[in-house]
Amino acid sequence: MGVKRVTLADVAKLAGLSTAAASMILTGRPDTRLSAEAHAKVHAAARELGYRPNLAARALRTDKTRTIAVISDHVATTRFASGLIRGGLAAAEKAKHVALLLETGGDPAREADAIEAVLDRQVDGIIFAAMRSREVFVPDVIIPVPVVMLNAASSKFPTAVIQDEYQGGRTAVQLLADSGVKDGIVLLGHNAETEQGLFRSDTVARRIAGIRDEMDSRGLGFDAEISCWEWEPAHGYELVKTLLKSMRPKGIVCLNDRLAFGAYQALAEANLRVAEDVGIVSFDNDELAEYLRPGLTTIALPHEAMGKKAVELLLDAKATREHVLVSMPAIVRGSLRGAS
Amino acid sequence: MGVKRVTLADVAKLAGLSTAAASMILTGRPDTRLSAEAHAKVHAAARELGYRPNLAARALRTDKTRTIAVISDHVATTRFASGLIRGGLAAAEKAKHVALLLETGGDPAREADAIEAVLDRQVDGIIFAAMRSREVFVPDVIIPVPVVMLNAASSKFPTAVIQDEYQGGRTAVQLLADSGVKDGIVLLGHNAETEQGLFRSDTVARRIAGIRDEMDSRGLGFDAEISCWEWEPAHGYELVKTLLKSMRPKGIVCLNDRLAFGAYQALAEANLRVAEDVGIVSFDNDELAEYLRPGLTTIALPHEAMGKKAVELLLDAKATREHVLVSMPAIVRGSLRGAS
DNA sequence: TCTCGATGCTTAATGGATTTAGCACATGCG
DNA sequence: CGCATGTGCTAAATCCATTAAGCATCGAGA
Repeated sequence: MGVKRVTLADVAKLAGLSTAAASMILTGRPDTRLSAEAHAKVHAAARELGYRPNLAARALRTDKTRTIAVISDHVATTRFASGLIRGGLAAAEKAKHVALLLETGGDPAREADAIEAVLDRQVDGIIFAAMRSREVFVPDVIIPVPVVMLNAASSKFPTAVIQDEYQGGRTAVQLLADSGVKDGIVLLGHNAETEQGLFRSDTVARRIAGIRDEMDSRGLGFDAEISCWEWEPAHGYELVKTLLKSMRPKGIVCLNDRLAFGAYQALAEANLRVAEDVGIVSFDNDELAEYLRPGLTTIALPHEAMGKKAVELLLDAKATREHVLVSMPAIVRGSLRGAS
Repeated sequence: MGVKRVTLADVAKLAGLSTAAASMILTGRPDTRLSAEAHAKVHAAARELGYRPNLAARALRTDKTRTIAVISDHVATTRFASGLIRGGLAAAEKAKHVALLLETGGDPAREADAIEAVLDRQVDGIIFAAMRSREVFVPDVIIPVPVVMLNAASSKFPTAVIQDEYQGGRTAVQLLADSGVKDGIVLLGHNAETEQGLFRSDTVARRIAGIRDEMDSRGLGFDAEISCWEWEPAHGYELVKTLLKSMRPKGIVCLNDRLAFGAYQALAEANLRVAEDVGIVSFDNDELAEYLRPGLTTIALPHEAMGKKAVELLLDAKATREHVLVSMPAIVRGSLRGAS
């Protein structure tokens, strides 16, 4: 507590120069006419005193804080969320920035408060991250700093980072088909409303579009399409259990890993083996996917890559002002025949 | 971009008073002799102009930023981590603070950098959160602000928030015994070194101490104790599979939910029913626990409560300077007989 | 009438850095 | 020699709010 900070004035005094000179040297200004000797003296003095600039003072003059804000609707719910954050933090650290993290729960009032709170702290940019992509931020506040949308879109802020669901959808079908499944294919989790973008995010609509286009281009079709609103293991379990009464599928495209988990349980009860009897491919690369036996082949959400990209766009003034699609990698495990 | 901020001077001018008066009124100083009329005029002016104080300027004078830092070794790995963060963010928000989140990967160099980065930004306090409790921070830097350790302990910083593993251990055994299991009890995941605090965190040692004390006090004993280093589903599966060759357990205390998940799989293969044939109780309340069928009864890590507590301690100047134990709630599901 | 104390407010210093304008000196050129 | 130009550096303003110190004014008491 008691130790007073070393100021620029202290450094300047030790170096025998003015604070102006010290400032210019330490901030590394290019066009300066200060001598090499002055540079050396200032740097030596700064090192000797362990000088650290007071960023509040600097911010007051420059309006730059080397701090960004990540305003997210949900932080804790999914691994996806923490992946985004982790990727973002890493990219920020690389750029010598630091990030404020705020959670709003999707509540517009808290969103507005969050925006004010971070603007008060003069952040250099804001990332709005949404876990449910459909939710749109409608902040009336004028935001005088760059904004990047992460896993969300907004007409007001054109720069956005989203995963390439369309390509992911195509890849999923590709993997299933390449594993030898040509018929008896079931789509699990599709929802009519979904494709119209009414309820869930339209990211899911794009995922399904990719799935359908790849099916079509291979001359394949679904023998059944099972809709459901919620995508939890229990739903996957019930729906597949019901399905098995009327048909014997050879392949299942699950719209997320939790549904797939439920499907595994239902198949096991019916003494059907995953991979050998029924190939399964899914989406998200949830933590679950690795634990299942056999391991679940899934199209991963590239969370860290997205977080990283968002920060890079935010900090790069001349970056594109458009949507950036991050590709979704396939994580191949044992739930398809012929895979390891 | 172009809009210049409203300053206190603008407010003062509109109110027809000095900035000093405006400042005193807006910060709500108690001992002021300013008239009620002045108060009204300043508040009206501030509202009319949409005045927001420049926190950088304020910080320069007061050394208070209403910003805290959470420096964590791992952010993305576990739900536990995000729970801590979420709880912390919520508490910070309530206290009108905002939090910087930094991740160090447990690397001392990055830790040191992180500390400098947040001290430069004049944070009001720092929380060091560790996901692997054993890891100790050894920052040589003098930290002139309050520090709270979260899920970790340090001789240098006495204030710490940790979960009450001992009580949790006792509760687990209590639930198992109350469900009617009196013998054939197996401990899964215990590790000799663990209890000496050599490898894993000593939080686990406390957990085991609680388990043993509760067993003893009920006159119970373990028929088998299965050690293993890693606590992933695959290990639980293999170990229980092996165990079943030599005995038929009636109850299993798993040291975490992933082991329990593996145990479920091995029991299912042996046509043993969880709850009816074998009662299972576990720790962590992992996401998995809810998905399993029957649901896994587990002693939860009170992550959000811990994060919340840590922030409260940090911001309360006259708070205790000791360890605070947060109790671990039991989440009762179907894996024990007689439970729902 | 004069002094004293309260009342209501202002002036000016302050925090620590950045940055514009410009000073003092040296050198080059005619 | 005188003037323009260049070189190396400094003085002082500035960012914006907080806050100690102090200035008028007024009423009351001596």
